[in-house]
Amino acid sequence: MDTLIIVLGPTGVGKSDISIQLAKHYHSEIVSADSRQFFRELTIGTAVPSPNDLNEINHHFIQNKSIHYYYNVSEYETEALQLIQELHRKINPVILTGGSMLYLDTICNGIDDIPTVDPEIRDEVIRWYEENGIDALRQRLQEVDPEYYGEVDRNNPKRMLHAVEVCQMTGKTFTSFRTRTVKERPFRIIKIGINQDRKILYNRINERVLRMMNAGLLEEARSVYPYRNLNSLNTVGYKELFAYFDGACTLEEAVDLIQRNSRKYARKQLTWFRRDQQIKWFEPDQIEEIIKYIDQTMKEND
RNA sequence: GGUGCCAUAGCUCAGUUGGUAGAGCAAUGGACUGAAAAUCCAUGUGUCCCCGGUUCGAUUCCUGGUGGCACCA
Repeated sequence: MDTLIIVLGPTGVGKSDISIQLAKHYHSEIVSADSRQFFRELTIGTAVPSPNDLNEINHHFIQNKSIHYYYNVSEYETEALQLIQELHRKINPVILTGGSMLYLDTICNGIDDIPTVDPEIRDEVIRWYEENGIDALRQRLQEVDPEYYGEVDRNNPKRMLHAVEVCQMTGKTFTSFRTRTVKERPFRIIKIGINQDRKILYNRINERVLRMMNAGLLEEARSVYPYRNLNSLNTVGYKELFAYFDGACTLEEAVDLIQRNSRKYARKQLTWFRRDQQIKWFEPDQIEEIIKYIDQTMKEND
């Protein structure tokens, strides 16, 4: 049976290294599930694999989109799934690596088929919200989809906004698109979680940010500064430097904030992963144990 | 050496007209279906610097000490 090995974990823990070692060991290729490494304009701040690594092992979904392209999870699901199945024709196992929780989840469980919202409708709804505020948004959602209104986090404008957009566009309730079914995948999934002591992880993250600065993150951020309002640039490592360019803080404060927000992101990732009982956790230096576990699992289920 | 100011949560500080205290940040936990590195929610006991005094009661007032800062010598 075909197998997909997923290497996941918090940012900065060393997922890339491990996936490269696994790729070498299994003569495999790596598919990225990192929602920021898709963008070709972003290199330093997203910690894409080094040219050397990219040369040694075939990587997919690394810097294959432009920041100007409005990419989304659903599109990723379609593209990545297709690619994984293509790769499975010649390679087994295939390796998927990344820390973007929703993107990983989409590969494993799928996402409902909800129509993509037209940009005009999105803009219109957002503008309406900015003028009328969150109470009006709540009220509108309650009228248009009372069922979802009952479930949604009513302090979270983004969630409510999206539901309203979909209702507005389709004339149907947002709820009607939510099937709550898990999609079947034609391959077995083995989830390898990488984690380490929180303090060590935080140190690694802090140091990595400093290394990024030395590698020229400031210049990279400046080069995309004109497009700062794109979704793709609402990203740790860039938004903080944009604030510095605006004169809202010192460079030192911005770097400090990048470190802090990266740590927060790591914590959030761990919160998401914690509830997934299928993940088998390892320390970053346990490559032999990981391979043993994978071999065992693959044998057991064949 | 003298004078003044300060000492409260990991950090920056507020406050208690005397009844043992609370914000921001940090930290931690959680939610998560086309913006997801996004967005949103929850969690605050700490010798209120130390010794003594006044008081029914002191983190708060008073004496002394220690440490820090500023100014004067």
